[in-house]
Amino acid sequence: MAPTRPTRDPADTSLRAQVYESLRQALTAGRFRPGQKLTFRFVADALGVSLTPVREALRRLVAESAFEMQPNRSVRVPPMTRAKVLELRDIRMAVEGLAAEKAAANATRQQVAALRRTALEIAAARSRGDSATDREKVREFHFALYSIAEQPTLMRLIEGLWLQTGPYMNLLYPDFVSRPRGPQMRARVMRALQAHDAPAARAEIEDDIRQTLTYVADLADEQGNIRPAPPLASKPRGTFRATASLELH
Amino acid sequence: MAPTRPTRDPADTSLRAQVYESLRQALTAGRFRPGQKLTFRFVADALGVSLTPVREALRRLVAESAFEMQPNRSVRVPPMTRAKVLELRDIRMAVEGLAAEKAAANATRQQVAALRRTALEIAAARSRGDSATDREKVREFHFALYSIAEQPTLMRLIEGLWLQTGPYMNLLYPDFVSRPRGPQMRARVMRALQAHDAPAARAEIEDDIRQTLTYVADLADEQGNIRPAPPLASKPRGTFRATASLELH
DNA sequence: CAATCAGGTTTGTGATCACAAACGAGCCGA
DNA sequence: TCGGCTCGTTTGTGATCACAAACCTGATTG
Repeated sequence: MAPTRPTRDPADTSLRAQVYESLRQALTAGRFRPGQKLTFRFVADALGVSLTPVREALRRLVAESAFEMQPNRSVRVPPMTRAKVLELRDIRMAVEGLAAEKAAANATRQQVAALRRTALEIAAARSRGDSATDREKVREFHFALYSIAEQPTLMRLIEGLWLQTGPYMNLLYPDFVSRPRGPQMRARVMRALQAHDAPAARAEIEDDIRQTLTYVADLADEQGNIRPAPPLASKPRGTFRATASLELH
Repeated sequence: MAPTRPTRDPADTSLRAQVYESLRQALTAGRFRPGQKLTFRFVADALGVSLTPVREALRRLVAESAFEMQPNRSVRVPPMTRAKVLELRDIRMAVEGLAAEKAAANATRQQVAALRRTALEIAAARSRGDSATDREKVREFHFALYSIAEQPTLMRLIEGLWLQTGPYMNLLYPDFVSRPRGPQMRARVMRALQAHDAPAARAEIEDDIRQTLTYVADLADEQGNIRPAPPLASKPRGTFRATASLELH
């Protein structure tokens, strides 16, 4: 197996990559609202670079469906619709279920131990109400799990899917995550990995995704599509614009 | 359901989109060899445009894993490895199987009739040894099938996966396609759609992908990775360079 | 004869500029 | 009061340029 070539190459120091990373992180952390519009020049000004690297970073994100190109002008975070969330749910169940299967076949004791450490960090963050690191560590858990499968192409696909669901995941806090469902699921997944029980690992991951995204979908028509979206143009036209701090690197 | 927003917007007349389409088509038609290297300026010269739209088109294709960015310089068509083909095989089975399921639930008599027409065109092209339209129509059949599912996000995902497998599909001709497997599979899929038998439709598509890509994978180590790759630089350094005609539009 | 080093050349990167299309605020007229 | 028009502004697009890093070729040296 070739060494996993990551989508986000840490060795890439180009401005384009840094802009991409800034936007990606803001998106993953849910700092943009669905429907939010962005102009190229706004991003360029906010990050202090020229249009060139911004264009390439934004276009890449559009290619990954993290943003949508409006027919006329400008890009926006795709608005949330019930149909789309359900579509992403079914896709993620199929793809991440596959990854869980392959991971179960490969998993070593050390890898499961590392997962357990991350699970504890999630519990700690959650108990002190730190939803930011909660989200971050949940992501870390899932990707550490999938990386055990050692399938670079599959991994990139999943990263793309998470990028698309990212902006919606804010809706899970604080109500949904307070249920005991998450910790139980992680415990059962780790047990399945240890036993090399691929179908069980798949079933756990599928259940997790189904429950989570069904919950989000049920909120879709109420929230998310309500706000028409504040423009967020190049010049600070209004009084404030600190909606999302876009720091470089 | 929102109207299917296609990945390749036919209304997009920008140079960037035209460059993208040229390269995509060359790739899908298998006109680039795996491992083939391309420079930005070569593409720009070949198409008679400046670097700007070429950069954006190539970067998008890199984002879609249709090309790879080399650490140092230049992009190349990803070389074929056995592990990678098998990975793509399993992913495509999961994703396209899902699409087939959803299509079976939706299919109308008219849609099945349209599929049947395409199947006949495939048979006609194949019987006269026209492998170019054969490939094209096979693609058309599959995408017409998946589009019945009416899942735009899923559709885009599948397009990306086909883009990645495209350069390898030349290996199927002429030996593999001469088997009676293909026509039989298409007949059974159409029967399953007509009967709204989702599991049967999934099984047919899964079998098709498994057999096709397993065949390709078995050729992987022998072919594909042998040639180190002719550079294909900006100036026609050598004597010829008509390896792939990159006509705009 | 092989490894190294120096030169010129190729190549991606980022900034800047010109331009046309889209936008939006304000005016006008019904 | 409201709908349509106009003109200045905003915004994406594509071309061009400067530059540094990577590459290639050939001479030099051990």
